[in-house]
Amino acid sequence: MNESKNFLRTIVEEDLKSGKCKEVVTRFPPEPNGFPHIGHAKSIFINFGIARDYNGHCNLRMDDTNPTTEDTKYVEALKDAVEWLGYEWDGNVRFTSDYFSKIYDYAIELIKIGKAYVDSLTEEEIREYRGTVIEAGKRSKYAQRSVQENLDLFERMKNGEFQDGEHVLRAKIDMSASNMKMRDPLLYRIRHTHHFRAGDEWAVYPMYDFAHCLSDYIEGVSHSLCTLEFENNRDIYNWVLEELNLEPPRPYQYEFARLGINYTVMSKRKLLELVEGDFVKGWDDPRLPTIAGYRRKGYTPESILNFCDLVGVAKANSMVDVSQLEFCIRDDLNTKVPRVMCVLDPLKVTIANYDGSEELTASYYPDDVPKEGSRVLPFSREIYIERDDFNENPPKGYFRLTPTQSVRLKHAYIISCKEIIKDANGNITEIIAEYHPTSKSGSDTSGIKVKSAIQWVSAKEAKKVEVRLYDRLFSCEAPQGVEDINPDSLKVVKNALVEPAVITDKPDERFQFERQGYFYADPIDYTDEKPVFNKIVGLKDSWSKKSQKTKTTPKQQVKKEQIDGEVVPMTETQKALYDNYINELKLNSELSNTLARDEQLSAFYKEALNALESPVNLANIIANEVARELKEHQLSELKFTPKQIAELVKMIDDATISNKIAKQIFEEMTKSGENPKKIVEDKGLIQISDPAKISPIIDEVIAKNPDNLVKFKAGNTKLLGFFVGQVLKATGGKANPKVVNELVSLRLQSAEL
RNA sequence: UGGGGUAUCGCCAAGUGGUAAGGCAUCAGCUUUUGGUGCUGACAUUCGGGGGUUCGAAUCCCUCUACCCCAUCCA
Repeated sequence: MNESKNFLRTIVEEDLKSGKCKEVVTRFPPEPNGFPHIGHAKSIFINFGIARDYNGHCNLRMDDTNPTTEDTKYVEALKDAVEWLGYEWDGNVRFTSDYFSKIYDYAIELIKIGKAYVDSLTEEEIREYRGTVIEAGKRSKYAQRSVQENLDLFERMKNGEFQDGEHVLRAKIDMSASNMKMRDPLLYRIRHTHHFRAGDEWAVYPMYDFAHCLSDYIEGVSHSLCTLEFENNRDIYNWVLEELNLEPPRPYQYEFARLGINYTVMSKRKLLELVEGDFVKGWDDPRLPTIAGYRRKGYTPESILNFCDLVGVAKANSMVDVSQLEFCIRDDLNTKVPRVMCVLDPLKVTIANYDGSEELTASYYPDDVPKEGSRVLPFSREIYIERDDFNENPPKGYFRLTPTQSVRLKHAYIISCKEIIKDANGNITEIIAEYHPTSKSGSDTSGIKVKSAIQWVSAKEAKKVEVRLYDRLFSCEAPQGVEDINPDSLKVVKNALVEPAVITDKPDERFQFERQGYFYADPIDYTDEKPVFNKIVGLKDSWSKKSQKTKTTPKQQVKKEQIDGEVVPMTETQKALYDNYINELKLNSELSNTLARDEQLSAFYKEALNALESPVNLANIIANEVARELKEHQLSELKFTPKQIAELVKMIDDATISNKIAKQIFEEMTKSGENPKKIVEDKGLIQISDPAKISPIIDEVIAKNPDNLVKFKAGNTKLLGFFVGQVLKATGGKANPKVVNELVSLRLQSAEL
């Protein structure tokens, strides 16, 4: 688990602490209309993870309100995904369709209180009437129907008396709302379609915005966590719950950013296009970011969960680098999986001075993996090595076999090249080598030093297998569609050779093929006659990176240019006010601008000025602090008066308190509306400026932080702020910061290490 | 264009007035019978830009900019 917690967990903790909720209940609510992908995994991780960590529970709910797109096969896939990731949902799988009659009753409730109506506009008219983002919409004439008429019509809609599209049920909210979602959203539509669970019982189906909040409420969900694109829907969510006046507790919605990963696509539509266009071989194609795909490729649930944890949860749209995912799977498999040898592109090597055969014992794990286990490894005169591991004209830094460089056969002997055999075209077909009898692995007395140990298989005992090498599906970071597909995303090696233990022992279905990567026995196509392995992920390969390195173009220092937009001009009155501030009151232009442009602020300022002749300090606190309060609250809601602010500023002017304390007092005033003087008295906040009182505290702070004193002495002058902060903290903020600054500075200069 | 969001290293991401966490990636060095692993070190004088407030600002105020979401009888 990550140490720092994300904003959702912070909210949950606060709600638990404040008693806003007694128990944490979350839910994972997919629509069963597609196969789950790693984005779902993130949501599963968040919802189930939070529930588990805060001793609550998490429901699995199928949001099946649209009968035209949903199917039970997706329900199964979704359940599988949650289980595979290792989570258990509370009770049975829930279905929104189970709540259809309750939701229907709530709709009737809404009609009865005059907050919903049956609209009979056509689809086109509804769209037209909704207006645009800059123009208000207008309400349908049907909104005036009586409660009785609405009730009657809605019941007949339910009974199937009307055709699809003839009527809809809408919430009566506000056709000119700036949030488009609030312009009388649709609650119910008519659908004469067979529902995969509810059958033909219903002719009307609730829309997401009506069904979701109520389903959450019915299940007792406390925190309804969803992705960012539902931010605008939160208003309806709250509206429905509030209008219905439901018995508490009620759920609250919070949004987080979707997961994006580069070199792949995540949208249902694009995934479907890949599958239906035969660009991949089904939903579980190992190149897809679907749960089924990762699973078939050989990813472990642990690695995916760990990935979800590492990328974190926030509200910024982001695109995570695939290398982060790849790191997670390597990291997981490294300590779990046995190492074996496989040769993908075999090159025959005949060891001229070796006769007969022998059986070597080879550990399955390297020394740094704390696991036991070994297998028998046959060795003989004829072996195969990787074609890449021999080079007649090696580049600089090449560690493997060359005409003049020996190499170790992993777990066996050191060999040297004696002769290269080529065909008519000049291609190398065989190497004649010599082995060094005293160099046997584990009992090497030869004294020969080699730079590398390579994998190999004995020709007679090796088994032929198919290996599928997967690369990223797309060749660009942010693929738009099939035109960006990487043509080499799948390479099938039909005649790879593995050592016999891979087939006969099967200590695990995942292996590391030494020096190549992690591989997984394909769960579908693997048979004893024709073994098939999928490449899960390659090992980190710093050699190929180094040898292929092209000259990196030096990064251009891009200077950020300042782009100024057009500023809205001031009105006559504002301009007059501004001039007055600048010329008469001697405020700076920034302050004048802020105050002059805001009517409430300038009025507030004027009144405060009547109480105290301190234009600059008043302006500062009003334009900065009061402005903040005014952003969040109405003027009438403020608990403090201009006169009180004047009083506060007066204390700053005569140095009774520091600016720092003033902010603290202001904070208090916004909450209690108490008089500033009284707050100062009650809390004893009078400023300490006497060096005799401050000095001992400074000494103490310095004594407590010897490390930082050393750093400061070494030239880290930023630490001055640290020491000042500590001293201020020790005095409860009461020390005069200017005095503290001077004193600390002096003291630090003269301090002995 | 109205509304709602977001902006901290190449990629994620902590941090909400007092020393710019961490991970991935990258680059060095050591270890290594995997060019793997492990270990060590380097990597943001600065937080989208510009101003202001403050002894002190990533954090408070003003302003500008860029990107995302909303006008499905989808979810």
